[in-house]
Amino acid sequence: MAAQGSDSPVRLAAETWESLFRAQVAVMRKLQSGPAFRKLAVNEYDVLFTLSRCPSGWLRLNELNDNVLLSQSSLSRLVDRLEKRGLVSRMAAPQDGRGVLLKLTDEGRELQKEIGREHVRDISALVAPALTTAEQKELRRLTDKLRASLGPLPR
Amino acid sequence: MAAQGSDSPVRLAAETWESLFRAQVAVMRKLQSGPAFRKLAVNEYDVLFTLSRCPSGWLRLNELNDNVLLSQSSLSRLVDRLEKRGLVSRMAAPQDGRGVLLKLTDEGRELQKEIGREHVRDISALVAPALTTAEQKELRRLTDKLRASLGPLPR
DNA sequence: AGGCGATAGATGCAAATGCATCTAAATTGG
DNA sequence: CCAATTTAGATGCATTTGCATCTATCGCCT
Repeated sequence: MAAQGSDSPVRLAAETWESLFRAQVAVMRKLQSGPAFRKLAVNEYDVLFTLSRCPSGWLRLNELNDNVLLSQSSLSRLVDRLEKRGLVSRMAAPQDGRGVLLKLTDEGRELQKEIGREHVRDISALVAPALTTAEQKELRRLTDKLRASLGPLPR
Repeated sequence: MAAQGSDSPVRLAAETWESLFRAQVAVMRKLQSGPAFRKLAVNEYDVLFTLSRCPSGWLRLNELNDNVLLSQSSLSRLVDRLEKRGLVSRMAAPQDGRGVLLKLTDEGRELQKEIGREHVRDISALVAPALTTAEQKELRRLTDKLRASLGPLPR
């Protein structure tokens, strides 16, 4: 059996992932500590954001779960909290008696926009000085491609 | 004030970050669900991994904290758990009476290697089919560059 | 030297998370 | 058409996490 040299495909993939992961940790650390997330945790904001991007306005809980790094039960309770704060509302899914649809309330939409504006500024302040426009586009292309190739996520 | 068009630098940076973040979530979801992390949570493994990469074998707790997306107190307790399981050992820092140095125990090193082997295979199975070798190198370059430009992380 | 703000890490406590499990509804197979 | 399996989401409970705070030590400045 051949030893894994320092240029093996396996090692390259591992180093690529590690670099991606560390960059994500570092950027997230900066973002979390900013003033944008005083009112809402990042995961909570992320749910509002995803709902705001949803064309129909309504989103199934299980679809939401693909975007967020949370277990099903944790997402369920996170949504409980958002609902109690009046930021989202639940509705039984029309075609599937098991399902639950979510949408932003007006207040939730307001808060998402408010935090979102600041969040986007924070991101830009971190990313724009780091990478040229062309590099950002290439990074986006590569991470899109990576994600697209993964197929359905495990539940 | 000009409206933010769909090609504004601010928007590009935000979309780049979102793509990076979603890719990280998706890959992490797959990795977490695999059998490699039955014995140890990802954050716990990450601590063992970082220690295994440390040239001197000893690492300060606060340096470790830069690698992991955890608060200082959570890391302190995570290390408690690892220590109770016999995977790492603490030592007072020689030059700094406030500091704590960490190293892997033999058992910790074994477990890191065992999980690490499987983890690297899992990563490779996800990343290698998604991106060419050149693309992986470019992605690694870009995420390295991004991270390098961020400067010291907030505590 | 002596005081003083800053830093490293630990700890009490409330909140968030995940696992296992539960209920209900949909789907499948005979 | 009904039983068995699967799927969506909620919930009990133990674990993990973060915030605030505490102690101890360090570095600095006079």
